Amino acid sequence: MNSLIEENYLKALFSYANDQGEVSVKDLSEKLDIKMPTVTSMMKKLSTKGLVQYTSYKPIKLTAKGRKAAGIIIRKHRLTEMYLVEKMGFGWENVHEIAEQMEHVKSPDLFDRMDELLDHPKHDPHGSPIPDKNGKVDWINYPKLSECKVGDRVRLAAVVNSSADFLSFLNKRELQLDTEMELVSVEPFDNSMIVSYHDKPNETLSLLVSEKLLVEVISSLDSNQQSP
Amino acid sequence: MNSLIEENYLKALFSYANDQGEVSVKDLSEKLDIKMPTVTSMMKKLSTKGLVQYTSYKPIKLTAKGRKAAGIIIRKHRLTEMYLVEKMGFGWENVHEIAEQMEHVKSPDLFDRMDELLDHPKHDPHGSPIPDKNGKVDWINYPKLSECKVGDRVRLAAVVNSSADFLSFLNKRELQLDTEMELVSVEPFDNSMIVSYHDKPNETLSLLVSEKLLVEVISSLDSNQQSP
DNA sequence: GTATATTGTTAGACGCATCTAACAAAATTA
DNA sequence: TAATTTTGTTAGATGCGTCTAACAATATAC
Ligand SMILES: [Mn+2]
Ligand SMILES: [Mn+2]
Ligand SMILES: [Mn+2]
Ligand SMILES: [Mn+2]
Repeated sequence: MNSLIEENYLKALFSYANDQGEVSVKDLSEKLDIKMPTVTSMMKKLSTKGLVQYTSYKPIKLTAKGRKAAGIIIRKHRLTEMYLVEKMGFGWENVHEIAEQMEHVKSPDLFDRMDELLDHPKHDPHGSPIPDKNGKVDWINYPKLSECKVGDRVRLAAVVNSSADFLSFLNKRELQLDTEMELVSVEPFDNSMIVSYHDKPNETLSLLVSEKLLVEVISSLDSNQQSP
Repeated sequence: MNSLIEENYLKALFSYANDQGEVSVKDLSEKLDIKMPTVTSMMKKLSTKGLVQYTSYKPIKLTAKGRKAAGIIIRKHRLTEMYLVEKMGFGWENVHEIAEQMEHVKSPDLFDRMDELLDHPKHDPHGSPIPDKNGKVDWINYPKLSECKVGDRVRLAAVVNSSADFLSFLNKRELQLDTEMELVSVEPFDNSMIVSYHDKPNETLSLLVSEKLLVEVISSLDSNQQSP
């Protein structure tokens, strides 16, 4: 139906959409590392296929049909990642590149089977939600660790970067999904954070790291207070 | 390295090579359903890449490098088929199409892991040998059932066709790999065969079927005799 | 050994996805 | 508001893998 290349555009449109579901030609161009004129012409093509809502000089939006197609690709990606980790023994840092390729495999059966063998997982190994068979994903908007306050007790819910480098960095510090941490202090100079978890009483995380960790706040010091 | 399209040519060159390892432009063209001029130009391209030995008007041969590349693709295909059957519960009639796509996935790790989890299988679900990591395959030249003689006791070693239709046909008759059969008689009119196996004393197989079944002969009536 | 059939190559075109160069619209700044 | 910067489009070219039409070499038949 859609070519591998079209699928990659759809996925990007889905992933980089703002709150209005829109993406600019420039953003798409940069994320995909494809020049703007190429993006423009692909948008025209996807528009004639009814996957995208395109008007010259206006930001781009997926149609319902396009959103569904994109969601299904992302479903395949995330199911694959989960399958590789849970059933084949891969580390979470080594599955993204494989899933990038497998997400284009045309075989509903294969992914349905993964889903079944995994007992219908809700999240992938990086905490990202797995869309349902209709491409629908219900999104929980976790805050970043960097937005938390001293004294907060949090659970690592997801990471917003799946690069092997970043995940290996977390591995070295024994930071995994569901690890519970307490925010000990924030260094005002560079906004680096000191957190404690497991048997580690004070691990330092730079802002670059804490921005990439999405957390669920379990408890907070100023529970019932507004800022003064 | 090699594009998906190049990989499909390599695989075809490997699979349809005659005893001298050669394939004609015409054969390749027919098997791949690609017109001859296109094949010619791809052969020139693969030749400059050192994968194929090409001289105008001569049959085509893979180089050692090309043979290795092809063998590795076929290894990935067959490991995938075996993995889908053994670890994911697919029937042997439903794995070929998926493997056709997965064989192009670039990730030695994925296939090494399949190999390990499967405990280094020698054959795929259709009885075809799995090449080693260098693309080398040691080929056992089983006879076709159609070449056997009345009274022969044989084991089904492999099928030479992986179409869902053909394999479903065998499923219906409870004919599986390793099933032991005895050749009861051959109908001279159409060369159809009557065989017995399991609790089935006389199942009829047309020539079209018996030609697609490769067998290991376990015992023969005229064991130590030449034809008169 | 010539005629005919088969197989293979050359030439030129096309669709797809990409690019660069040039231009145009929209947004920002002054 | 006018000038400048940023963003987006149009036009035309390129490489890849494909095709058809025409021609050429090889194999087969007579
Ligand atoms: Mn991923
Ligand atoms: Mn992920
Ligand atoms: Mn197969
Ligand atoms: Mn097979």
